[in-house]
Amino acid sequence: MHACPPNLPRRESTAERRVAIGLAARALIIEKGVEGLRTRDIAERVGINIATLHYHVPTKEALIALVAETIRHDFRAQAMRRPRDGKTGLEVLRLEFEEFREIVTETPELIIILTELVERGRRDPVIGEIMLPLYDFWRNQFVDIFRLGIRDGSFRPDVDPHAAALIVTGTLSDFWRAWTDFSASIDAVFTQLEHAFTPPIALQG
Amino acid sequence: MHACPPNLPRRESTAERRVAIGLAARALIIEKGVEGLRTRDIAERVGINIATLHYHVPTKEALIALVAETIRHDFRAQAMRRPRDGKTGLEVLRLEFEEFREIVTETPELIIILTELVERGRRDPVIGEIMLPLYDFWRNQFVDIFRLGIRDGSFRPDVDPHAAALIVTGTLSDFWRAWTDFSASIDAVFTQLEHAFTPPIALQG
DNA sequence: GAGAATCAATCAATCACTTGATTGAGAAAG
DNA sequence: CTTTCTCAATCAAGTGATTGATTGATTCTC
Repeated sequence: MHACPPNLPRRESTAERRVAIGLAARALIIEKGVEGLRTRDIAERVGINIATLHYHVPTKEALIALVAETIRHDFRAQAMRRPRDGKTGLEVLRLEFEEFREIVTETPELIIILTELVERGRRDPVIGEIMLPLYDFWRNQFVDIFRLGIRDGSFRPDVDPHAAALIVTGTLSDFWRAWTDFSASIDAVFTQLEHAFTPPIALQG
Repeated sequence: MHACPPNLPRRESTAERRVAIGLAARALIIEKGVEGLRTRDIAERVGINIATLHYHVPTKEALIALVAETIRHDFRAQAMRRPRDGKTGLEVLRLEFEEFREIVTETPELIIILTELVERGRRDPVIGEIMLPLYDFWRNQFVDIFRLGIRDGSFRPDVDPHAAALIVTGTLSDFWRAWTDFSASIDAVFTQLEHAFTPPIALQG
């Protein structure tokens, strides 16, 4: 086997370049939206020539698809952090809320970019093929959670899993429009969402 | 007094031109997003020269602001259609749902454009000044509805008006991402939202 | 009523970049 | 030496916006 050279490599591999390009593009999407995303701005942010960027990522379309893939990857990684076996629907829902809280704290740009790319997926089939299944996967996770919870009794039997899932994902997405003056505490939102679907607990107080 | 000439005028007034420009821009935003909005496309859609468009709407920024104003106007007009005096919180909530249903049916592009412009308002203060107060106004209407409902007993006393408002507006906004394969019946969604906040009705069945 | 003057509105042509992408030469790595 | 990677310069088309001439509508003067 070849030993690694003691000196740092002078050039980054294509994989490393693509990661850097993806991160720069994400940062620029936060600043200027997909609307204002320019290949030269990305190249400058990474510190490479525009032709170098095209060498590694041949078209702007491929570049946006790269961003979409990184978003998908991050969401998938986030979802693997917590096992769900043997828990009630309500317990799993709480895990989802904890994950969302983490996203808010650690990678706040995820939802913003996700929303923009899902919207773009309406018009651009290449992006749509990456983002729409991801968005639906996210939603369908909640459908499964609600089905589980209805079966184990932690959610009311009259809960419609699809409608309930939409309510949760819609709320979490809209929570991120926090640049307006309107505000609601994330804890209050989670509490309200739980009460929306759990059985009446009047006797428990 | 002068009688109006029987012939149609050869030229439209600036007010009429601006309306036509706004409508064409809205249609194009649906098709291509704000990202793909081009002044020449708008001029062509209206049937005027690009310089004529600039005569009536001097910059692209002013043009997007014009679109934002028309959206605001339409939402305001929609909100005036139904009186709310003397109704319980739950009854008003149902009126809001009827209005949303109307938007879905009659002017389905409103939510899509609203969402894009609110997102743009995060980055562009000119658009933000138009759209963000509108979005907040919409949300605060629900805060008022929930406060009213808590007082009159049609909503549970433990409902947090701000969190509940966010849940409703988020759900309605997300309902509009109907271009994915995920689907939930709008009636089921409304029913679920009502049950989320109304008192337990176990005794009523 | 006719013609001139004025202003608003319109147009084709053009400007000054901007943008995604390409080319050919050279540098770096193995 | 070969292959991969990088660069400055450039291409071709697009983009928001401008310019100067013309047209349409209205008002004024005789």
